[in-house]
Amino acid sequence: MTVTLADVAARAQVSPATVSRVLNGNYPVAASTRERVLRAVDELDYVLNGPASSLAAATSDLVGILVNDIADPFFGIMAAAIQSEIGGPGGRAGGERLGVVCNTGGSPERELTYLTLLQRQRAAAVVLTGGAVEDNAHASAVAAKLRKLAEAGTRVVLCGRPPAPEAAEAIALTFDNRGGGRQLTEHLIGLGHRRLGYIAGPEERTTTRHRLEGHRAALAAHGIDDDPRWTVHGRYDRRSGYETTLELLRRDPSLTAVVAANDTVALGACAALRDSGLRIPDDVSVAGFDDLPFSIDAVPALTTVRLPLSEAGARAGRIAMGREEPPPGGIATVRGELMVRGSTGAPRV
Amino acid sequence: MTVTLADVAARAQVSPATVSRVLNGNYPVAASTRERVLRAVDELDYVLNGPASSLAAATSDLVGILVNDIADPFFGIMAAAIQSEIGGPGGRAGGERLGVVCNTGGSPERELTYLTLLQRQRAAAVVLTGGAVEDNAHASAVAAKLRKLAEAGTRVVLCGRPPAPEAAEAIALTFDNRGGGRQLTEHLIGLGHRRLGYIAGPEERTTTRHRLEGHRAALAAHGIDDDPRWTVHGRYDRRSGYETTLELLRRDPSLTAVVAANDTVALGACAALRDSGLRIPDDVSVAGFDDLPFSIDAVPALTTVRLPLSEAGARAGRIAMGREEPPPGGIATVRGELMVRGSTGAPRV
DNA sequence: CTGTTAGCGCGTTCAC
DNA sequence: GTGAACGCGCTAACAG
Repeated sequence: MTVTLADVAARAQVSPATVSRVLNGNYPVAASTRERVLRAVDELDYVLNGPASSLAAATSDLVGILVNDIADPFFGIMAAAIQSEIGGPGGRAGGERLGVVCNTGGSPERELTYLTLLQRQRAAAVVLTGGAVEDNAHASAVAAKLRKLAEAGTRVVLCGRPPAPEAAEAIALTFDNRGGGRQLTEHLIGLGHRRLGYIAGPEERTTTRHRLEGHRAALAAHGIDDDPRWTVHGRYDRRSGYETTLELLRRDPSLTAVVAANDTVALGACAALRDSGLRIPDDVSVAGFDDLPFSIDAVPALTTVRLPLSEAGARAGRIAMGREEPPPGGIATVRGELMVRGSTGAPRV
Repeated sequence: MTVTLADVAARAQVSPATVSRVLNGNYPVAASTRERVLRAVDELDYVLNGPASSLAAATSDLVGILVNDIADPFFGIMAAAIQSEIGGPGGRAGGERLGVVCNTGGSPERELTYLTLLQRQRAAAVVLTGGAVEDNAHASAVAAKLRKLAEAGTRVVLCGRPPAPEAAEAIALTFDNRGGGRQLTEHLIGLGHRRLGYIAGPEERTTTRHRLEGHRAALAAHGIDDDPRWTVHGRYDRRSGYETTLELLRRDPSLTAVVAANDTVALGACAALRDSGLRIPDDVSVAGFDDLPFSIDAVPALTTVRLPLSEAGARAGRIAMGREEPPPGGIATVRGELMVRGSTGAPRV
């Protein structure tokens, strides 16, 4: 049979309450007693019963991390950073918290399902990463969920996601996608480009919209034409980048630059251009977003906007653990940094 | 205050037990009653208390997925596939299980910690992915943990990991790293290569050892020299691939091929070769392993061994859920497939 | 098909 | 500094 706290108590010749106290370390216990208890724990190979403990304490050691696509390093890097701040001491019972990542696959339903599941588990905290779907019904549903979670004592942190106006309890670390997008396009404009293709991400997503808005703001600021044919939407993957680039070239072969929604898409774009016999950046410049590790290895290396994914994730993790003060007002904007590399150059004349 | 099952029962004018039954769906309940209960659940916005439920039932809906590096698509892809099979119906209470991925970062201690945490939570199942560390002490510790978990009713599945002899309860879906490594090197030998550099993964890891053994078996089978200078160990990342390739070139500039431990490392190798003024494959051929999505986009496209990560992950997920029969003997070997692409060719003469 | 009765294993008041 | 007693919210036998 499975060993319980009572067994440990019997072996250590103390009461169950005492065992509980040394395990949780939240109460003064005589050193000798503590040692005796720990020895018993060790000898019996006792493992605390999480559910029982959570039930009695009305809170658990679980911390949920929601990501849109776990196979995408963008999320993997953030998730790793968040989890690394959660694993450490700080929780109840031995000081170990269980940071777990949940893959929504970008689906609003799964996002809600996971939130409900975490709510059911009485999670200590929840971190939502990446862009949100811009559907009003869904946004309200999520906001309502977040409010309930917060009410129940679950800390809610958004990382790389815009603040949720309807759920003000949620701390938000937002990426400045708009500013980054603008910087990037201004860089290209500065090089002399006037005919810029733009591969946007999936519609109805905040990240997509903000990056695109930044791009357009740059164009507008310089009085540059924004031909609707030059913008096309796709998924955040390489194949989509490949296909949409071919589409852009079909629509207007005279484009001199292609700006992609993210680095992965940009790589697909590069492949499509090469396969079309175009040189980068001599014939067409290409730019990405995020500065994922592989971007510097592309040939030529990718001009992009670096987002401090690890730093932001770590900070979100610490806030979720209550180890760092939330930013004033509950909202902080994290800026990107333009990384100019070989994939962009002056347009051909 | 938080709504409890009793509140729902009162509102629906039934007993708590009945509510529990409709929620778990494991017991016959009259349609009209069920509907009344569900309505009450909805009206009260009731969410089951997971810990309480797990305590009473002595099992939880949690399924843990352990990965070595969540930022590496190799693991991301497997984790996504596993999780997708877990999310669906099949669990208790509404049929939803909570599939969660835990990032060990390749650290044996964290691996054990996570296993303990999952044990504490009375997880329904645990899936361990990727290679294991080959340290005897650690291996025994993990095996002991797995045995305990299995005893407590947790299903244990290894995915892309060799069987654990000391924990025979664990179902294993193993990748044929040895066979894949051998095929790959034989392909190069067939092209005429006789001086082959090999960038192995971190020492003391099963994956590293098996792939290297396959490589050496191919060399031996063809009576080819295996100069110790031609093998070097590194991490499973791109930077390591870059640096170790430079090291290989330093040791012997006459190498005509470089075989990398995985695709990521191979990309680093390609960059190092290019930066050294060598053409691929004209001067040096390069091969990887895994066939991650980006490999086909490298220039030239990478010759590699495709591992069916998604399929294997999905299968592991189904087995963990008890929805698919484990393989006979509890062990199945998953083979890789050689993908010949542009990065390998005949050696220069 | 449904209600009643006991715990599940632990945290937390209280006393001592 | 330590023990005793109670209850967290739910499920699992039993009855009926």
